[in-house]
Amino acid sequence: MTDRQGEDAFLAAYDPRAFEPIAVTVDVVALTLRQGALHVLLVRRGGRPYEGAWALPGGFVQAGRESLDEAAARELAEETGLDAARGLGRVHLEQLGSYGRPDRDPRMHVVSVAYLAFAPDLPEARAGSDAAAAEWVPVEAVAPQGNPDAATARPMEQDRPAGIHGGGSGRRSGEAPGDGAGQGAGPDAGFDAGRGAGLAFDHGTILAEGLDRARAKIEYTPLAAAFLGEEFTITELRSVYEAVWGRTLHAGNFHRKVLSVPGFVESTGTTAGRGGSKGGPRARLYRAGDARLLHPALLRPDREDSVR
Amino acid sequence: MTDRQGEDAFLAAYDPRAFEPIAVTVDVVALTLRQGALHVLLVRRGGRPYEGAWALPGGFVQAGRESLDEAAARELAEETGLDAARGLGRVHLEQLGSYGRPDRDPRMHVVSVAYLAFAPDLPEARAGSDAAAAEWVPVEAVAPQGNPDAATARPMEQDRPAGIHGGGSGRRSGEAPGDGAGQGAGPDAGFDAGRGAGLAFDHGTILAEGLDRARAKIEYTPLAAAFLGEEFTITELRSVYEAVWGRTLHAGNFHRKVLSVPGFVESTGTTAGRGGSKGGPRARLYRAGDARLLHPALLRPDREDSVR
DNA sequence: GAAATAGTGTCTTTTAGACATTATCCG
DNA sequence: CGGATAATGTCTAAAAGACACTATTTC
Repeated sequence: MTDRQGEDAFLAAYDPRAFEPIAVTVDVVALTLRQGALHVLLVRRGGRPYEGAWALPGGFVQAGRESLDEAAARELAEETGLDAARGLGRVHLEQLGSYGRPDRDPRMHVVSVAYLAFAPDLPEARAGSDAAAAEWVPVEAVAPQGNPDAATARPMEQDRPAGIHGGGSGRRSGEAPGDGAGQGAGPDAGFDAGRGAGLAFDHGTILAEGLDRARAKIEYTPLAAAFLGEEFTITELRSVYEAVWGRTLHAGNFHRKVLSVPGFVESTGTTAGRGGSKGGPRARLYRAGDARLLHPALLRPDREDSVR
Repeated sequence: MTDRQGEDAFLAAYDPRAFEPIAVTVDVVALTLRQGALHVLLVRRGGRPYEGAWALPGGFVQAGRESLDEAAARELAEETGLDAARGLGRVHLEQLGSYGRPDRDPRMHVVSVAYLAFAPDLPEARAGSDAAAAEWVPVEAVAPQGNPDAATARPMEQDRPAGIHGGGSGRRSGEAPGDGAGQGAGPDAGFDAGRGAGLAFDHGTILAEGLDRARAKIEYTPLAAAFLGEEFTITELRSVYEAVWGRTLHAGNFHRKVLSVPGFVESTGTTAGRGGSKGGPRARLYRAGDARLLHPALLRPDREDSVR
């Protein structure tokens, strides 16, 4: 590309500390299902700032030593107590977005790269190094269902430069308007006073966007199965959708739909050990198929025309 | 949250340079339509590293002074020669994803936050401060159509920690397998030798993901109109889809479909000054409607079952 | 007038969803 | 046995897609 001699000399003379620094962190929105309800992993901060406040698990990226994905996996492992051998192998981890308002951390300019994780039911969390506690918290207790703003478009992270349109992230479909308490804070507010209030930094906003992404993602990917064990029944799979979407689904239609989408699930040929606690036949067991995208997708019900 | 006294003292004593630094940049995948073909804005690097190579426009985030969105808008404005007054107001800008492999920049650990922009046909680009040239380049010349890997799932940015699944980004639907030349480099390759080969850093990968996102996004949002002027005909809108998707669409069905989606376009009541260059009636003019999501979406044709 | 294009009509196939029905299992 | 649940069947409505057709304009 260019002369190697000059390039090497240039690199040797390069001073990485010559500019004003920005710190880079990763934060993880880790979701799981416990007793049929969606839970998110939160930590109680052991250090400043926001000491004692609840926050998403996360931490600084180790410069020169790890990628963003690696940092996110490391932070998640630290708080869940899992390693590659025990269960972490079934966790789905993907990047959610980055947040970089200069004032989002009082210490200095910190850019946070947020990740979204889907985990099967895990043992109790354990606090990592710099957290006072780690806990799976029911999502309903932190982020009441529904967020009219984030539903249609990802709010820009600050006042927009005049005239530039805000852009949505990867959302596909509308979210029914909810009864959430957070209408007051629009995209330009410094901190979302409604959803996720009480979380440190802008983690309330990050959590809300993670939930939106999760709800959208299970529509067109088979990732709902990431919340379950290796083998599962169609009814268990439906319970994932009902927990994440906060809606009950028609059992019969859901069943037929899931089986009709190629590659979504494949039969194990076996059935559950026993029927439901209140009776009923033994359900057949399935495992995740090889599809990475669902065709056709499972559309969320109740999409309203008002969501445009 | 905690005592203000101690908090202030803590902040005063905080040393932002106490850790090894990571630099943060923004890079923009700016797309436009010129003569019916999709073009991407590229710059020829004026400085090291990769001096003389083509790259995405971008630059360092100004620590403490701007957010990520602001930095992206600033970089885009510098290379397009537009400001808020002249045309930049019609540009759509959204965050694409972040890239942070420790070795992606030879100088030091640099995390890049990528943005995606949709612009109407703009005047010739002009080189910004540290670029030798800026140019709108036909996408077909840089990233041959189709990328079997990125189509189904966003490749993780490096070797995955054992057992952790790679996650897709916001894609909704499959991309037909193309005849692109880049099959050799899988998700774990250090540099995608096929698509975007020749671009500096990992910009080839970023461009490929931007294109995938753009192709998916116009399915379920009205953003295709961001490539056109204030008023446009249905045929012009169709030409956007055909250019971005690289497929011809059925004119009649497309027409009826667009008009049937609530909020996609609204009539201006006027018609184009004259018919097509080779005849035909004058087309009616429309402008973008108030929908932010399309219901139902415009599905891409030719999705194949093999894409799972 | 010939050719091309804008816009509409019609028919078929696929899919979603409401609802009903059968079979199986628990207490 | 009675109630609950798994799984399947049936019907309707909506939407996608193929194709035909009319009207309007340019050369």
